[in-house]
Amino acid sequence: MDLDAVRTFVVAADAGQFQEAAAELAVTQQAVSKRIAALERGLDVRLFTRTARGAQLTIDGQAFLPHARELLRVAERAVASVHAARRPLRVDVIASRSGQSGLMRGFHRAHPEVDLDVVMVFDVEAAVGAIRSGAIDASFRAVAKPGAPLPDDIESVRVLDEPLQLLTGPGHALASARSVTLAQLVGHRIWMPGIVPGTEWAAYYDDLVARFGLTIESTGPNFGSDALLDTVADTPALATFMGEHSRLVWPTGHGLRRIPVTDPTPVYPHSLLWHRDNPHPALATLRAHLAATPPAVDAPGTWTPDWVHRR
Amino acid sequence: MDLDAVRTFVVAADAGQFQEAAAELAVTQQAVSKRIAALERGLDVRLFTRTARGAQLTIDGQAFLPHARELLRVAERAVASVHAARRPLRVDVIASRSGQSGLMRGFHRAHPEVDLDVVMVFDVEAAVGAIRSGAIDASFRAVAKPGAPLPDDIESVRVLDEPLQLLTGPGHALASARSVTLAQLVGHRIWMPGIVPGTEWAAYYDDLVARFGLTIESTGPNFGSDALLDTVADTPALATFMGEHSRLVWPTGHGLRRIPVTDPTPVYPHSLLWHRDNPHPALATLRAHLAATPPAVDAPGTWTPDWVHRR
DNA sequence: GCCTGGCCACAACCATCGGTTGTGCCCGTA
DNA sequence: TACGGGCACAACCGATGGTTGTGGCCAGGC
Repeated sequence: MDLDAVRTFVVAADAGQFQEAAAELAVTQQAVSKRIAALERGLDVRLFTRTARGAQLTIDGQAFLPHARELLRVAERAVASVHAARRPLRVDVIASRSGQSGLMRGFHRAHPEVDLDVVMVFDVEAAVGAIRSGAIDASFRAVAKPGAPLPDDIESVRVLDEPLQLLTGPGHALASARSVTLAQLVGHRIWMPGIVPGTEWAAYYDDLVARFGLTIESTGPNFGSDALLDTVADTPALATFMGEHSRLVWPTGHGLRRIPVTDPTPVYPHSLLWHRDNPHPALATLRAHLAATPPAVDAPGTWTPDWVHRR
Repeated sequence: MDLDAVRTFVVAADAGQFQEAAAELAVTQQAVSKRIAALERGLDVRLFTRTARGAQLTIDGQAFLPHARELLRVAERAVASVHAARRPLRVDVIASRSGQSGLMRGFHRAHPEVDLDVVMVFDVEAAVGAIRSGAIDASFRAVAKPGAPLPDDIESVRVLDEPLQLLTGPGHALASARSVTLAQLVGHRIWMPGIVPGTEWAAYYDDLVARFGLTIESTGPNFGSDALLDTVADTPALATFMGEHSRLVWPTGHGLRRIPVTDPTPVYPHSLLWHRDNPHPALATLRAHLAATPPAVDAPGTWTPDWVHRR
C-alpha cells in the first residue's frame, strides 16, 4: 500500500474521473490509471468502474473511501508531530504509568481538542536541555536537584505530591500491615533497580535514605516493572516503593500488597517545567488547567527533600 | 512518506536496533538503514541516535512513534475494509443524511465495537443484487417495488416509518401553517429533482401522486441538497418533501420552514434487507438491536403504498 | 447511422528508487 | 590493544513508476 496511491484514489473519487485527478495532482492521466490499477492489484479488489464518461466508485471503493481519507488524515498528523510549526504539545513524563500521567489524562478529558505527544527523557537535566532547545514543550519532574538550580529561562510550578507506598509480596513481614511508618522500615531491604546516580530521582531516594536511615538497594539491571513485581512477589525479604497513582499492569494471583507509609508520608514532588518564552497555545491551556485543579502540596504529615522548590 | 518505511521504523524502535529489525522484516541491515534514512529525510528530522550498541529513539522519534503505530493500524483497517473475510459490516443506505442514518447512529452508540462501512447503491434492485453477491451485508430500502417481489433468499423487516414533511421558503403560501393536510397540497408545485423512474423511491412518489392528486415535478438535474434548499428558499411557488429525520446542512438566514403533513401523514417505509445465509456476526447484532428498539410502523393516520411489505 | 470528442487502458521507453553484497568506521568491552 | 557488534557508505542491479504515443469504447450531435 502506497500513500501516494491512496491520495490519488481519494482525489479521483472526488473528481469522478482520472483525467481531472491527474490535472490536480500534476501528473498524466496514465500515471493516475497506473496508480489506481496498482492499488487495486494490491488490495485485490476493483475500486472503480471505468466508463466512457469517467470513473465511478464500486461498492468496495465506497467502503474503502472513508478509510482512505482517515489514512491520509493520520499521515498528516504523523508528519505534523515532528514539525516544529503547529505540532502537538510535547510533554515529558518521568514514566508512562506514573502519577503525572493521571494529570495528563485529566487534562485530556477536560481538553480533548488539544493534541498531545508524550515522551520520556532521561532526567531533569536532559529535560531542561530539551525544553531550552525547543525539543519538548513541558516536563513533569522534581526540581531542582541539589547544586543544580533551574536556569532563569525555565519556569516551574509544583503540581502534585504523590505519596509513596510500600509494595510487598504475601510473605513479607509487613504484608498484613494496614499501614507502616518510615521508622518501621528501618532494617528492611527495599529494592529499587534502575536508579541511576546523578538523576533527580536518585537524589530524592538518597535524601530519603539519609534522613530516615532506610536501606535502599538499586543493584542489578532494571528489567522493567513486570520483572520487578515478579521478584518482589516471590521474595519475602524484599519490598519496593511505588507511587500511589502509578498504574501498573497488576499481576493477578501474586498476592502483592500496597501499603501506605506514614509518619511522615514520603511524597514525590512533581513539578511542571516549561520555557519562559514558549508560545505554544496549548501550554497556556495546560498551565491554566493545572492551576484550576489546585494540588495539595507540602501537606502536613508529608515529607519531601529540602532542595525541592517550594511554592 | 512510505508505509513500508513507517513499518520499518516501528519495528526498529521496538527492537532497539536495526540489525534485529532487519531480521524480523527479512531484509538486510543496510535496507533498514536506508529506509530509516529516507524517512528521516522525508520528515526532515532525526528519529534515531545511532550508537555502537544499537539505535535509540530521539525525542522526535518518541513523539512520532505512536502516530506511526496509529498509521499502521488505520492502514490495516483500510485493507480489511475491502477484504471479504472479517471485514466491517457493510450497509447500504438510501442517502447519507436520511432517516436510517439515525438508526445507524443509534446502533453505533449502542455497539461501538462493531465496525461499520456505509455505502450507497442505486436502488433496491441493485441493493438486492449486491446483497446476493456478497458485496454488501445489508440494505435500508423500501421493499418491494410493484412487480418485483423480493427473491426467496433475501429477508427483510420493516424498521422505520419516516414521516415526510413539507419544506418551503418564507414566501410560500403555506409557510406559516403549523401543519398541512395532503388535500391542501393539491395544486401546489412540489419539486423533487433527481427522481429516477424505475427505482423504488420513484414508485413511492408515483403512488403518492396517484392516490392524492398531488403535483410532483422531478425535472432538472439534481445538484445536491444545498442547491435544492437554495432554490426552494428563493422560490415562493416551490416546495419539496423531506424526511422528518433527515439531517441536512441547514442553511441559515434563508427562512426555510419544515411543516408536518397530516390526514394522512405520508411515511417512507424503511426496511432492513439481508441475505438469508449471510454469516456476518455483526449482522445478527444489528438485527437484534433493531428488533430491541421496536419501530412504530403502519401507525394510525399514516400512509404507505399498497405494495409495501407488511409485517 | 456515422462521425466526433472525451476518457481510459495498453505499449514502449527511461530515470529513479530500493534492494543486495562488500567494506569501513566507531565504540564499548575483554 | 585487539576484538566484536552495529551502523553507514559505495557499487551494482532489477523493479518501480513516471512519460509519450496510441488505440478502444461509449455517448451525443450532425
